[in-house]
Amino acid sequence: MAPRPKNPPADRRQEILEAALRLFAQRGYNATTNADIAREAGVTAAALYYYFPSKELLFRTAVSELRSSLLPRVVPMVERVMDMDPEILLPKVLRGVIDFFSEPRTQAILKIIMAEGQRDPAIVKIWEEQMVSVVEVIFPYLLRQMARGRVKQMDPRVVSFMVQGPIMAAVITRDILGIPMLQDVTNEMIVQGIVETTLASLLTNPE
Amino acid sequence: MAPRPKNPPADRRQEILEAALRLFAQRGYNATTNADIAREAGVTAAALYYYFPSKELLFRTAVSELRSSLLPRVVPMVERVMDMDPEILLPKVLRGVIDFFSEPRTQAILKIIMAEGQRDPAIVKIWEEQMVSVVEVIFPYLLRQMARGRVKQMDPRVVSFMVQGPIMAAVITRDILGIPMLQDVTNEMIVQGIVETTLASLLTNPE
DNA sequence: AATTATTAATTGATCGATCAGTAAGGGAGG
DNA sequence: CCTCCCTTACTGATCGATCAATTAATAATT
Repeated sequence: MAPRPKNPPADRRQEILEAALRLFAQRGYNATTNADIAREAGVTAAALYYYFPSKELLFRTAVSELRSSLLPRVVPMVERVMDMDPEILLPKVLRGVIDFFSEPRTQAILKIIMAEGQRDPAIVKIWEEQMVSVVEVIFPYLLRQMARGRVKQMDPRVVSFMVQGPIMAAVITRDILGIPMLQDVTNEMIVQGIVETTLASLLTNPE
Repeated sequence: MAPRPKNPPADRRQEILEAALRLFAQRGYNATTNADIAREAGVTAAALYYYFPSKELLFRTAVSELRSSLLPRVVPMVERVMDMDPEILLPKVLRGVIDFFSEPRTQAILKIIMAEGQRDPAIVKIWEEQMVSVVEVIFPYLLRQMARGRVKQMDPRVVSFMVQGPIMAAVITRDILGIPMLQDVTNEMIVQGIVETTLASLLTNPE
């Protein structure tokens, strides 16, 4: 009574992962049942156990494969990044960050981390890894430009909050929470605000 | 077999609400069982139904009573706020915002909203109300100071993101997610960074 | 003041529903 | 006919919710 599938079973596993991720992000771990995931993926609940040994491991796998990499987005693909003008590089970084946060994948993982991070610290690690990979490139750059007097002396982590924070706040309140008042605040407006204001006084040589 | 309690039952209801809120914020709605809440409050699960008709309504009541008011914290208790110098008022507002976000209550509600907001949009309303109450005071002030040329012309919502965003990002990544790398970034450092940089170039008359 | 009735607060026992996970097997393709 | 992929059917555990029973405190009656 179990007809072999019409669509190639090669991507069945992937379908399940994607369905799972969508539901986990939407409703949270506990509120998402195996039956929900299976229905969304077009199979029955028992089929999940052909591909994954438990719901918990399905969850972890789905979240792990969510790792969209922030680094290549934030650090432009040029050779000598370390020597780039901050007036050029920082707006590029800014746009990279906003693109990253605008992705449904990023928003999904942010929601999952907030909701399930307490239960499973391994989930938080995924976020941390993203940050660290960027930090390892950007912080040396900032320190160098500070030493050169091109960027105001300041803890790089604080700089990072000042650039990344407004975007994170916007995405959370506007996109994730969906507060109506903020719906027509565009990413462009935020980038412009940060460039004109925060970056403007962060860069000490605005010639 | 159920003796009437020796300790005054006057605050029993409150005890339950507080226990519930703590657990809901920590583990989320579905992962928190009635038995958990009851144990934490020193009663049995059945007792919850003497005070609340359902788990769902216990949850809503707990969250509703969480409303800590942002407004009195952000807008200082002075008569003529509208005429205050932005150099004086904005740092005050900044400190108010950071105090607000540092409260366990605020962090709890932020976690709950992110985790359960999808399931129950009424929860998101609580956050929205907080924002609106502040917006109604701060936005007219900003517009007035912009007209006077004391503050750079900019959408007040963008200004709000630029001031509030870094704090929100810091609290989420440092306090809620607990990322080790950020543990020793103090609120003071962030306030200083925003004042020296973002506010510095937002205020067009830095005499 | 003593006795009795009533109400408030809580328990233990239990029920129905739901859910993660298991077992066994069937059909399609090689 | 064997292996892969998936189903139907089931189980044990858990959870929200209900309920009768029970007692402390309080009010009413004697």
